[in-house]
Amino acid sequence: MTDEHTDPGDAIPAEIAGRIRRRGGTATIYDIADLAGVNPSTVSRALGKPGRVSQPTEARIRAAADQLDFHVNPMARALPTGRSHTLGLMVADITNPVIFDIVRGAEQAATAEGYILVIAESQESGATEDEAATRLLLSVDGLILATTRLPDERIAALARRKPVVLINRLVAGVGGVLPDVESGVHELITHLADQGHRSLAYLSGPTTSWISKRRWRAMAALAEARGIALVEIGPLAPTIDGGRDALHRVRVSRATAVIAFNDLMAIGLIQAATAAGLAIPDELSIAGFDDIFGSELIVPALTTVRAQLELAGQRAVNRLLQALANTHDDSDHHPLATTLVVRGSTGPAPA
Amino acid sequence: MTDEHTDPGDAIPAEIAGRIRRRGGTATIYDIADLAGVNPSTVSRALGKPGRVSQPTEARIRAAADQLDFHVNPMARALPTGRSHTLGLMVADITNPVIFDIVRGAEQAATAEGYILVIAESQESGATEDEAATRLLLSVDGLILATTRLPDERIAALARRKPVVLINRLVAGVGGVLPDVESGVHELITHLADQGHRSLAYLSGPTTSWISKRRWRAMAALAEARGIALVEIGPLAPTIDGGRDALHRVRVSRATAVIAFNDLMAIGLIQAATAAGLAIPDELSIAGFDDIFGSELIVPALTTVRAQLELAGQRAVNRLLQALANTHDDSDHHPLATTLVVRGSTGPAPA
DNA sequence: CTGAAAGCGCTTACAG
DNA sequence: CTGAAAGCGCTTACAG
Repeated sequence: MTDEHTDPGDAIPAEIAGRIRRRGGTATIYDIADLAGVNPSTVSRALGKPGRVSQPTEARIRAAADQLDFHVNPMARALPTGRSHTLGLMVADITNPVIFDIVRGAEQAATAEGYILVIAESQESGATEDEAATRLLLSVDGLILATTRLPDERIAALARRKPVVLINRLVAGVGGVLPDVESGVHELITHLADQGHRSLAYLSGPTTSWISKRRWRAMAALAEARGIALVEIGPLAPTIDGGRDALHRVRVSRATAVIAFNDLMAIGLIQAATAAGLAIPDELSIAGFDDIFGSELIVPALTTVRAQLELAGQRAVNRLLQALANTHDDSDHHPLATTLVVRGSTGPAPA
Repeated sequence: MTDEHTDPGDAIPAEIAGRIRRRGGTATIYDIADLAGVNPSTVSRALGKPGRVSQPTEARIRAAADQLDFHVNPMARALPTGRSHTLGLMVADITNPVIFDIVRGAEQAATAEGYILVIAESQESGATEDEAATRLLLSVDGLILATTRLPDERIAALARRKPVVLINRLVAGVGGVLPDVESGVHELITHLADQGHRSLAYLSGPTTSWISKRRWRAMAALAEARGIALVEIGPLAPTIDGGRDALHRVRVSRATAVIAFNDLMAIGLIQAATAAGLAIPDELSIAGFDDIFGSELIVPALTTVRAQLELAGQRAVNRLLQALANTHDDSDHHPLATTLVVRGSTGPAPA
């Protein structure tokens, strides 16, 4: 479990040991070179991509490295190569549950490839995000923008400096991981139509949210095709409070079913409606997007369109890594399927 | 909002501009030195701690830096100084809601001080954590262990290399941010006793969780003093499933109130109990710890002991920064108060 | 296959 | 107050 020196058999020469101690316990390739009797450049080659050094020499170097408990200094390596082996992930709000799964997927994929993941939060502010992204870009090899509020041209500007991958957003010339919004929305509208709903309302997210517009458009097209009424209520904050605040406008609209931009807003609306004495789903059906933690805890449990967030995080990292290795393969370009999860918050339209 | 060159008035000499372009758009202190007509070392001084360079020289250098849109290269700075201006945060499980607020607090405090926060996940595995922490330690200036499963001696070993701050864990000689467990537990036990409960069960977390033992001890002392029976059920996984799995043992114990190590377990137990037809709180009272998102969504809403997680994250970062600046001040050593939040999941003991 | 040298972009004693 | 030099720990052409 620990990584102490494997073999204290051959003692480390006092000179080398002292030098390392004085440095604070961290060995360098110079120490290894001394111990193994080779040039530091040979050590660098042996420990980097294999096969560039003779078998016996490499063995000697590896043994010395183990003996000294060597770990390459990431900062020192970054300077000549320009690669920090670090990836950045910008999110609008860390405490938004949607983010969790993205973070987890990205973190795992990054770690699996020997990369470190750095997370920064913009707090739903474009100015903060621009500044944080610019700063972050200096210390990472590539950047993932998960819920960006930045305008297209700023995103393009960032992408000109280093590889950028977007989640839930499409910008010309910039890599993106996108959900197949249509499939889930189609299931949702069909489900509501089957329950007799003819008048729907959409609680829209921030105007800067690309995915909110995308969802709206998909729903609008389907509603129109079926002759169902659909109104937009918003823009609203993509939070529980945002959903709560919408109750009055929802009632005034006389819609029998409400689709919120995300589960957080749907949960807020359920709470506000219930507090106001409205029976859900008997008097009003409510659905959301994302299937976050909490959606099955609320009563009634939330009907929602689930996206593959963890997979999106993984895929974003892999796209970034491909871009860095110049090995971009278009085979996984297809969007991530979304599916409807029907729970208790939707039901037949009131007569 | 963007940071383009402020003044295109004085054109940049073609020679410098070309050099920067060839480098990929990033200016260095050498470019600034050329533009301002000074030595690179003077640039370094002017842009570092102020007051070491004459007023007019500094002004000229700053103007040139702005003009070239200069941002210091963090990796290059890290090499001679040994400081990466990066802080690490290790967590057992990123998707555990308890972590969110800690992450948010830590991220904000770090950003406010110009530091970058790196998050790594150990997935509840001590071996993974040890390896990840060792690796992370190389690229950060200090490390926060938020829900560590590591034994004391490994933590001490890490702390010998670089500053380490623990959250919810006490190890001799290592900085820690601790909750005042007693205050919240006292309120909780009093609350249950007042409701007539004489027989309690504690659903304990992982054996490696220091805070779980700490909570147990606080409760045991209070229960004993009041002549209330208390049994431990566990160790269990600190998850919803862990709580679900405990239902059978809870019923066999005939306890009238259950306190779970955390809200996730409490939520799992509520779900399992409800599914089994048990009325909460009429037939069984259930309480948790942390007050995570979701605790007020579940029905009945969860009675829980709330901790100041966001503040803990901030404080951990500040402790780390103090340690790095050798300016450790003991004034904020007092533990963070915890308080009881009474909701619907606890009620009078059944007769 | 291996060594010697130069360089990545900074910082910081050391002189003056 | 400022310049010239050395060095942080690596990598990578360039020779041999």
